[in-house]
Amino acid sequence: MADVAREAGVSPALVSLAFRDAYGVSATTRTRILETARRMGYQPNRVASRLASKSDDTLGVFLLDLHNEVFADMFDGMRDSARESGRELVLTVGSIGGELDRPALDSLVRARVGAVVAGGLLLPDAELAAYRGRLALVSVARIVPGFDAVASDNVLGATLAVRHLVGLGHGRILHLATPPTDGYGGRREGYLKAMADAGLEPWVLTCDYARQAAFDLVMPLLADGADHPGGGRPTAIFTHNDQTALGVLDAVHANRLRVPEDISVLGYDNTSATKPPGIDLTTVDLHAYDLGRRAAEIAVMRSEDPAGEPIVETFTPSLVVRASTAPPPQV
Amino acid sequence: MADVAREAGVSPALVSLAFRDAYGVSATTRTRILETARRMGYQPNRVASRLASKSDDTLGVFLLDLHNEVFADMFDGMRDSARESGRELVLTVGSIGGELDRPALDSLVRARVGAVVAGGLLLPDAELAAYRGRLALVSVARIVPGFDAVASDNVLGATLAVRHLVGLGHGRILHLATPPTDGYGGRREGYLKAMADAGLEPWVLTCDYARQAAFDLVMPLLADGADHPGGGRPTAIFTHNDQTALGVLDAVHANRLRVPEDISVLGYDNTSATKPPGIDLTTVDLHAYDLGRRAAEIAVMRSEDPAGEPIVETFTPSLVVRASTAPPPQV
DNA sequence: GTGAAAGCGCTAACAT
DNA sequence: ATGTTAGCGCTTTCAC
Repeated sequence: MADVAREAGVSPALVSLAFRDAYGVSATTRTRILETARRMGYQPNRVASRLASKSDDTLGVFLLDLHNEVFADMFDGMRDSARESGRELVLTVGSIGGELDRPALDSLVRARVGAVVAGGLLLPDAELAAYRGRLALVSVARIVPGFDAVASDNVLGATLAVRHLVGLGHGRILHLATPPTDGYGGRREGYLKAMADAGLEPWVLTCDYARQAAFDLVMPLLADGADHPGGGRPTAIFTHNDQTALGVLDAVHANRLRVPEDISVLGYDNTSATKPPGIDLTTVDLHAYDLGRRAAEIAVMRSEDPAGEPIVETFTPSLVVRASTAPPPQV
Repeated sequence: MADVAREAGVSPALVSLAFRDAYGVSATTRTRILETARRMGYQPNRVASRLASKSDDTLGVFLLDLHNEVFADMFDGMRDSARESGRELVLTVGSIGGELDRPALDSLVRARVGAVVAGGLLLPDAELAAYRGRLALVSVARIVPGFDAVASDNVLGATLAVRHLVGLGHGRILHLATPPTDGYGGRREGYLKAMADAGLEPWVLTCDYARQAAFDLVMPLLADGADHPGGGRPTAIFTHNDQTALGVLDAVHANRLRVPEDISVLGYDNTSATKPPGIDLTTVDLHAYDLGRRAAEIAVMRSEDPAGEPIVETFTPSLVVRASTAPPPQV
């Protein structure tokens, strides 16, 4: 910066002001400074600038898993929002098991970002509470007590899913649910409630976020002559996300069964992986892009007003009916 | 830090040393310091530390597109490698059109990272050259003159693909290629060479990286009675990546044609999206995880030795034969 | 509108 | 083994 200042014949302070097009630099001086900077290939050192200015305008982002496209959708929303407000984004990634949540969040604490937008947090509420005051978190798609959140009505989403299946005539509907501690319990809850409302016996299996996990879990259930609680294999399977729904499809095909003739499959998230003709999965649309976008907006507000009551907004999911659901066989 | 030092009864410098478990701190003092820090919830300020220490141990990462799982695979490799060498990663994301390459790289320049691992750069060689000396780039899956690279033998990969199709009896093989300026030309080249070797007429269409683009491009070609150069619609389509192959599948199905009975489709990258039973795409495995992992290793070496000759390593791709390729109809 | 000077929270030589 | 002293490259008062 000093070099640029000397070259342009001004003081370092002016160069700084020019770059942030702050109040108090004449237009001609500014253009001259920016021009010489460009010519010299100078890029301001953000490390130094962030240290000097207490205010932190960069936003941290946490995403659970890059293999799940729902997080790519969220990220698109966050980035569009960040670009509009001129914020830089620094991205960290967790892992399906949740064991990288802490390292990723800690790295954001050390980076002293103003606020972080987190999609797919797996850490229990109690452990997240330890970050209060040290990290301004905006949780996406999950409500975390004491923090801002942009949530989706998971109970409603699951209800829509179950009602759709019940409406088609299904009775034995299996639900693959997230681990109960994860904070995404709404889908399980909605399933249980909707099943009860329909007078049906619930059947829940816990399954993590990976496609393979769902495959392994469902595989034996579909085998011929397998012993099932309540008798018979499921006529429909409703999963807590699209990735696991794909795993279910894998298992269905591996057992030489057909979708939807032999069994219906219903996912959650409406990622683009569910759209191709060979898949064509009925799913619940989370509106991930909109959630991410709104969360980033809230993060900007929060970094400007670190105190203040937590903001919690809830979006409404919608059912996307495709070809993977149909009436059960022999009905 | 000062607070921790006072609380532990030592000087700030010692706290710094303790945190980096540097040489010259007694074990007891270190544990006492770390313990009080933990108790106080102190996390070192990386912004300040990075400014103070000229050496920059954090690695930048650039990924073209989070919607393409090949980049998730690369990232996994990079992260595993970074964890082993104790480096922090800061991730930036581009966009399919390439218009975010510059902003993303510039942001990495401003962040003054020691080196960056870049997967899916779209900027032409000439524009990338402007970063020489300002950014230590390690390019993944593409060779950029003057920079380190971990490449894959694209010519070979395309050759394997074409030979496979020719071996099945295909003659009218359409290739969806990347824009020629992109630096990923090897796949196009390999296709052209392999077609020539087989005495076949090449047929190349340029198509960007998005699934939808491939769909739009191929859709009219498959329509009944469409007019085709050389006559007849293609019996096989070989695409430059898996995303576009999925777009081709979409178009094939939308035209009520079957894969592989009516037309064979062959992708590139071997992302997990190609594996499900309903898709089951024959594809070329890029070994993205290994590329990413090795690239991160090289980035670490480079950040320790910024001068030095560019390192270029080339990996060998392999063909993964699945169900989307078969002999052409009426053969 | 512009310049000078004092830090931001650390690290890196030195001392001790 | 531990404390002291300068900076790192900016931003931010506050004079001019």
